[in-house]
Amino acid sequence: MTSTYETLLGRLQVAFDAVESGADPALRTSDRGDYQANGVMALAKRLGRPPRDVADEILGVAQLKDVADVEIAGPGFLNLTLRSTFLDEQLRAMATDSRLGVAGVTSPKRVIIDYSAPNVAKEMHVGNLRSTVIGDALARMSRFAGHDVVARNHVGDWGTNFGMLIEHLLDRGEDRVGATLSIGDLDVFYKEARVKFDADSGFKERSRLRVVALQGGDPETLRLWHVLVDESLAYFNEVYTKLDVTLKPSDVVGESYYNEMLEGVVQDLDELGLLVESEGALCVFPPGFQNREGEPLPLIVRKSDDGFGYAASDLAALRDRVATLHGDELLYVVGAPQAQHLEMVFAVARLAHWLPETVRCEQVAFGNVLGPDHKMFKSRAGETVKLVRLLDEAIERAYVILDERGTDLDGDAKLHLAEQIARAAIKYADLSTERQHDYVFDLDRMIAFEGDTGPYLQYAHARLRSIFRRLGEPWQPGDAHFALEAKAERELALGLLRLPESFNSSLSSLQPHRLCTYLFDVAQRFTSFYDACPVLSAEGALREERLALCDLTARTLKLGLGVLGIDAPERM
RNA sequence: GCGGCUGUAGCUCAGCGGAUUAGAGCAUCGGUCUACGGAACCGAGGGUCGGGGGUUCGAAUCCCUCCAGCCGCACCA
Repeated sequence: MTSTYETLLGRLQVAFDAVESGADPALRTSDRGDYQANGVMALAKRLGRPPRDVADEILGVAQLKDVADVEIAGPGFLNLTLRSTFLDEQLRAMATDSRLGVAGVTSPKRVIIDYSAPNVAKEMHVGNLRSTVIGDALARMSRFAGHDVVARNHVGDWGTNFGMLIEHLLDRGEDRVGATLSIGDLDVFYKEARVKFDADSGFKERSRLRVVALQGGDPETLRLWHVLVDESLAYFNEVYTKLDVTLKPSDVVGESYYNEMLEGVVQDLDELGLLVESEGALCVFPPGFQNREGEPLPLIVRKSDDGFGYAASDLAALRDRVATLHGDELLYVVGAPQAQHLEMVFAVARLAHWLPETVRCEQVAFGNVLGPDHKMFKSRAGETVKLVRLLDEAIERAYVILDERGTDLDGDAKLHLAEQIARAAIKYADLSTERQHDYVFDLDRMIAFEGDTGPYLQYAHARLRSIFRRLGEPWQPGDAHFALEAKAERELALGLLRLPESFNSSLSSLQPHRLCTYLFDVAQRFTSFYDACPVLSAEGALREERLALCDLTARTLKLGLGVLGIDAPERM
């Protein structure tokens, strides 16, 4: 089906083209009519004509009769009110469409999304939350749109600190450490190693030698390294399961994977004449970047000690994603503080012609998670907060709330539901605010069942499903007609028909919060409708119509939450 | 110093490809309904959109400037 917005836009575009080819109708939703087209104003200005004249000319050619009534308002706005016959057609088409009107893309792209990227032998903490949640939402949305998504979990599994970690592993005893790591006590392990490293010069020297052995490919060292990596990955996987994230073990392509390509990166940059030695390090100086002193800022590819920096592996990964994986779009779901580094990597990749103009490559930046004091979110003790602890706390709260409500569930079913609610609370809070902005982590607010929260949306869905349970018999979207005589019915219907444009703008701008805003709006329209319009006690065609609206609403919420990575339980 | 981000109702946030009266949630206050799940609905109060200047018929939205705060700025990723 062609969505309501697309249909309207198409008709208007033809008319605008007749006046000036390519003129943008600037079609938006409106509180005046159902939609408004403000493009007349800009067009009139360009043409140096009175806006109302231009509006008249456009309406003279526009074929809108079967779709909407139009009114020229104010200086020259086009206020559009959709015809009820058109709404009826659209809703009936939507009712039989499993995609609810969201068209798949006509030319699928291979989209490579780099997200999550925790560090081996380090706890997953709030700092990993946003990348994981936002990245997974974008991956799901892209897949739903029909793209070929390749998820890349660029874990930190290499680097000089592995010398110290391996030595500590040996000190602690391999068997015991395996157990420690797998239960997720990674922070303790890392900190112990760090403390020894800073205090014990003998340990420091062993660590240094161990790094050399690791980089030199010493088999026993590599084996020990694998122990650390495998234990960590197993743990990460548990966290992903707990978070209901789609990342698979096979999506893990860590820094170590690019090891053998680093030499080639340096060589090729050198052959291209981009490499400059500066203070003993091999660097590329992409234009436009400065340091504190106003001097050119290098991207250090090879450090003065001959080791490779993360810039080298980032470049290798980028090149691999273009040349080997044939990515059409490269997305990096990485925190805003790394913006400059990534810009430099991208700039160098462009300079080296590893990144063609045709490949979209951008950072999906996000802000920090803040505590109640509006500073970086930390525990009382000033330490980073473990992700699992956060989840567990949310699950406990959900449990308590379910008890207060007097849920009829118990055992595994109750636990499962509490987990679904907890995930929804945390994910929705993270996704519903504009990505780039910092947000304040407030579990009480995000898990509340009222307000703009994940649980509220789940509840709206559960209420809808309960209607169909009460119906007592299977219900199929039949041949209901949508007369939409009650205002609340029409408002709900209009909201439902906006799913496609909302989904599309959310994905194309890589801003999941737009979809969140939309879903919350639909849920509110539904509760108003539900309050004003009896469903089960209505009769005949009206009852069918209202049931059909309920069905569409439930499916819209489920689909929308689903592509964000949030469950929509049948009952709560 | 350079670059980036932020400043919208008491609190948390949308809106920022300019456009007709600045929105939501929470909180507060007042209503509704023997209630298809009240975890509801309806309504009210509350904002010089950080300050100032500019562009425009029209600016929360674009440009400049100032103030406040956060982040990044060569060998950790």
